[in-house]
Amino acid sequence: MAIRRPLARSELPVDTVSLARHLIGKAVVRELPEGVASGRIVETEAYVVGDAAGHAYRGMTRRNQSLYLERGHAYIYFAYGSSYMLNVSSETPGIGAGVLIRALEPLEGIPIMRLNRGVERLRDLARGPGRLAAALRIDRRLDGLDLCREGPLWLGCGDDEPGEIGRSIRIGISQDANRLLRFYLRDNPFVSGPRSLNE
DNA sequence: GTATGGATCGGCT
DNA sequence: GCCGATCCATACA
Repeated sequence: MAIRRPLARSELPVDTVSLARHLIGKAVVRELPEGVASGRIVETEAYVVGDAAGHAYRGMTRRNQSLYLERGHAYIYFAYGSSYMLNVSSETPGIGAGVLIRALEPLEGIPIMRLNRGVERLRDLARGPGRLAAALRIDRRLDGLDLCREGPLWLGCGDDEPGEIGRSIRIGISQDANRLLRFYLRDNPFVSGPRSLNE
């Protein structure tokens, strides 16, 4: 899988839902002092314009301002007192929307991820948004970063034909909970969530 | 200033 | 499957 090239911004759909689907099979690449760690995106969720579950629903604040950047920038926040979440901004500049990256299939730097997570099991290294952020040592310092150019964190080309993509409701939200805005790779063991959502 | 409730995880049953 | 930990951004007084 040729990941050693950043995704060009022009390749990214402007529309949030299209972007969430498009990112399945692409790669997240993290450059660390001790080496490169990367993974293939197997699960995403769209947080669209006017979405009551979206962090931009009530307008721009200091926390969520990265959601308003041109598509392809990182929005990173801290949730539940324990986990960082990685999002990719979508839509045109000034519009607050994005795509949550929910799970990765580890590709490169698996020993680095094991150290960052303190867990051996390959399947558990980046299955879940908090876990993948920990595996790649992602925190608020990377918030606002352009993911379409090489640097500490970027989006790489992955598969054009990743496999069959499923669609379901999103996980762990209460507002606007019934919309089918979650995308995942069918039959991939690195996808998070209950079996009932992954058929 | 205080209250509140998460886009979760890991451990236990 | 259930529950507690943990902390910060936000909302409101």
